[in-house]
Amino acid sequence: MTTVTAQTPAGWPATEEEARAVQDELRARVVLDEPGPPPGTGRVTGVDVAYDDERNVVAAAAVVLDAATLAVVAEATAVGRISFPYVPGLLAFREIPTVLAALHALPCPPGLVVCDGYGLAHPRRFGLASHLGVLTGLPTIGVAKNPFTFTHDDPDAPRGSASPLLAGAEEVGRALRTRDAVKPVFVSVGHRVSLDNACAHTLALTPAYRLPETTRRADALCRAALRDAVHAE
DNA sequence: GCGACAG
DNA sequence: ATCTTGTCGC
Repeated sequence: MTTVTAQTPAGWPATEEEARAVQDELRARVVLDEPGPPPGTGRVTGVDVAYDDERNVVAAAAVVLDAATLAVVAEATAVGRISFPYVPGLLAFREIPTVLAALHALPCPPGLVVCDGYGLAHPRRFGLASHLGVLTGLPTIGVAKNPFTFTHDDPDAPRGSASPLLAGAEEVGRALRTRDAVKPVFVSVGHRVSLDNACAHTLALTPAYRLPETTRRADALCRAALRDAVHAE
């Protein structure tokens, strides 16, 4: 497994104002008219990030799974310094530098990338998953654990049930039940994937737990990488 | 103006 | 995100 050091890119936004301007600039590049790869084929990659704000250390992980078997095909991690504070709506600026480094360290193409958070379901319709998609050109989706600022009706109890995630009257994503009678996850399109297909992928990635195997694997790996990095410091 | 707010 | 023990249930 590869571990690399992540650098904050030159010109990375330093203020909320600059970051919002970047989002307004880049969101025009999101591609929404492609269905994306068929679920259960090729590869699916989970990315996640863990932080030690106290020590200013961040670790990201990218875990590539075979979409048909959900077996781990490849893994990579990246460690760096925190490049942006957490600000609702600006999560991408905190997570992306380290995530990009981990993705670049992979020995194979990632296929579809599954992010922890949102894509189009975002105040300016340009969340983490869309941002990462635009920067990499890869198909991306976002699977979040809570509804952020959006509203939704509770989906029916059976796994697979869904209800629209709404910003006013606009459907920006879906509340999707991945386990019978368990709190749903919140799926949104990132880049180059349809919402229906994003939900189908999410269901294919949740044979046993509420959260996709991609995020579970990436979460465990970035936490371990953070522990190692803090331990070595 | 105040509160809420992905991770 | 992260801080944190035991505990109820399959």
